[in-house]
Amino acid sequence: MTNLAKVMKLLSDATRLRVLMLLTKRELCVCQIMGVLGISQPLVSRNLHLLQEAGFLRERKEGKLVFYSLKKDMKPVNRSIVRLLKGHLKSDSILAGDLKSLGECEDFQKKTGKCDMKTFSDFMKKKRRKIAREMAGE
Amino acid sequence: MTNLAKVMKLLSDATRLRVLMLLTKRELCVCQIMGVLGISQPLVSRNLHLLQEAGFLRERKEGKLVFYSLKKDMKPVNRSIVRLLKGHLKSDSILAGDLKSLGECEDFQKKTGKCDMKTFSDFMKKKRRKIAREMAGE
DNA sequence: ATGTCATATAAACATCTGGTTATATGAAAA
DNA sequence: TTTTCATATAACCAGATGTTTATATGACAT
Repeated sequence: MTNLAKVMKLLSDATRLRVLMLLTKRELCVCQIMGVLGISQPLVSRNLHLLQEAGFLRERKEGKLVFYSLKKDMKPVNRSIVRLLKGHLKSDSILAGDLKSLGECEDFQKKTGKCDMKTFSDFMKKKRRKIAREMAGE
Repeated sequence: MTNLAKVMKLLSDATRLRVLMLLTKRELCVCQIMGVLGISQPLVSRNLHLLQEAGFLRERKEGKLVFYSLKKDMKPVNRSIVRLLKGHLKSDSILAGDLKSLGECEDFQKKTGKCDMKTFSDFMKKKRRKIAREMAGE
């Protein structure tokens, strides 16, 4: 398979794309991504691993938590694709919604200061529903 | 699935990508693509159909032949992705090789003036081998 | 009309891949 | 040390996807 096709394939999965686009905004740990996107932990972990392996992400461990962020020195191809995707992000309702959810996540963290999985995912579940309603209404 | 992921998915298949990149250079009919890439006719047809359906290509019939080319008024997303891929084309050995083969295809057509399938695919088979050897040697 | 050639479509098959469930690792807290 | 919490890895399964083979369409030539 061609190099380009491999990169495209990696970013052609909706979940992976959502994860990457979130990390476009700021550094996040696994549980934050789970909460914001409302998907299972193994799924998040695996996709993060794939994205990192392909040179899109870097990893930073802090106690139990593992934070992921965009790699600073990406390969040219990767860099330009990320830029492109980021550019068309607003026109994608799902991805745009995810970013709104990410905003709510920040609120939560200011209050609790930590990454309490149970409370956090319940909190986010409500938030996501609210955002979905809002966006359907518009 | 997100809009963006759908586009990425479409272009994440190696065959489809190769077809699209060829059409980046000039208008081609189905049998020319078959010859240059060395793949079966139904496979070419189906991928052309998918690319067209997604708004990347336009179709022009001329007798028995059907010519495909890049659509002039593509959606912004499509346009920018094609531009990006085209930009990173040289760094992909397979895609670069395809373009060389495309050059040989032009030679052939000048001589015959038509699209004789049997002779053409034999002709191209040899050419592709030659190009493969050249590129391996470099 | 019949046959040939270029293309399209359908059916069938094998492979790949995303998601879940279950389990392992490894760090902090008790 | 034992327990708890965050993350990683493995095994598994269901559904999607690419390719081939076979057949249909439709235009031109004979």
